[in-house]
Amino acid sequence: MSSTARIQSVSIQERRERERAERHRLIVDAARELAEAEGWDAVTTRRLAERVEYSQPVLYSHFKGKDAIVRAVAVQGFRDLTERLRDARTAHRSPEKALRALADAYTDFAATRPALYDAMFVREVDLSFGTSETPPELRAAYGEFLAAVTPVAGDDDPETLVEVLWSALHGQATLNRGGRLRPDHHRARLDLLLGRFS
Amino acid sequence: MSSTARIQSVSIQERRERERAERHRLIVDAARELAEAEGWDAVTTRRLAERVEYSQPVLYSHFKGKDAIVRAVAVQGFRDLTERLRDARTAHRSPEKALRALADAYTDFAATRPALYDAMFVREVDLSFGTSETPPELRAAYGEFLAAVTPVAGDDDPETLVEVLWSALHGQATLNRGGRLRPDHHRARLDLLLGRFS
DNA sequence: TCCATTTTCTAGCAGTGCTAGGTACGAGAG
DNA sequence: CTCTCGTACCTAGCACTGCTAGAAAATGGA
Repeated sequence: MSSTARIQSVSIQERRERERAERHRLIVDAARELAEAEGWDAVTTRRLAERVEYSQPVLYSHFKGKDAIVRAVAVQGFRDLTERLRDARTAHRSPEKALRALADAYTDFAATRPALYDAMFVREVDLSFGTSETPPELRAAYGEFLAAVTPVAGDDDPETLVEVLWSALHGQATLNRGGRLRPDHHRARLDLLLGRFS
Repeated sequence: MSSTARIQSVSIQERRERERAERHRLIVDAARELAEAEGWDAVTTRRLAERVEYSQPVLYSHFKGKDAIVRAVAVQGFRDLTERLRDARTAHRSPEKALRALADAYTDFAATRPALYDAMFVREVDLSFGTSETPPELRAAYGEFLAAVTPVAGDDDPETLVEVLWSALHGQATLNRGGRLRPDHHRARLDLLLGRFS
């Protein structure tokens, strides 16, 4: 009996952990959806708790605080971004076209999902890139950039070139929102930038 | 007597307006200093009021809300930035060196005064650039960029080139903070970027 | 000295992130 | 089937935020 009880115990524990992981995902998804629908200001712990149909303290049994939730959304966003960058890059054989497709995919991602992009690049600060604790999702996105940039690097250091191009795209993406760049010249800016790097 | 009274009235009104303008400036300066010392999270209406030695509602007799104060700090920041850009640009005769000096001044400004830079480019959204309500301070900063970029534009449209280079510098400045770029490669990134635009 | 107006402050509202306390539920033992 | 007991959960509340209505005080003019 005791052995049966123990086996049952384990399976119960497994079920609980499964339910926990499920609810974890539910919270992150709800936060992302709420942010994308109404902006991050609308993502309060109360509204989030209401949305997942639990009380506020449940959030704190999964995440250390609100920032940790935003961070989880950001990491999820990096998975999504990496996928899009890879699809764009591998769809072309010519290095120039592949790089252009990657740039288009990047700025398109930032433009169509501004709240998610903010979580990834504007809001959070404790998601560093170059250190040993950098999440693999960030490394993967960097890897896509590196793969697209290396063929056109020429004499330049590919890693530095990645940083330069990524920054340039990031700058265009963020300044474009907020009305700081002429909206109808988006293509012209990408043409001009990439024309100098191909 | 009534004429004397009226003259006095006017001078009193002028004194009051002078005092009001003085206090306006005091609030903006206090907000900027507090933000630069402890970050924008520390800039609460209560702390700000305490710092200028008035009660909270006084802030709202000068500004519509906290956002308006941040906005005023940003506009003041644009005056400062413009001055630095002009000094850097006009210190060199060669267009290439002038552009490089401008880029150095820009990234240096962003790095040494991150809170002010945030108010100007990251926090606020209702400071648009290309419209008719664009504050003259923003136009002036843009003008410095245009003056530095035009000589090296070649066949490219100077205005588009300004947007591309400004975005590239903005991207490097913002990603550099937050540890998303290798700190010791700052010069290499600027070299690589400007090498393609000279 | 008194009045009127303008300026300033006190007190409070609704909302925020977060947490301590008690409550209810469900698994295992008898 | 009932009784513990530990876990999971929620209610209530804290200190704080931006902002505002109404009372209080200061100021200029008769």
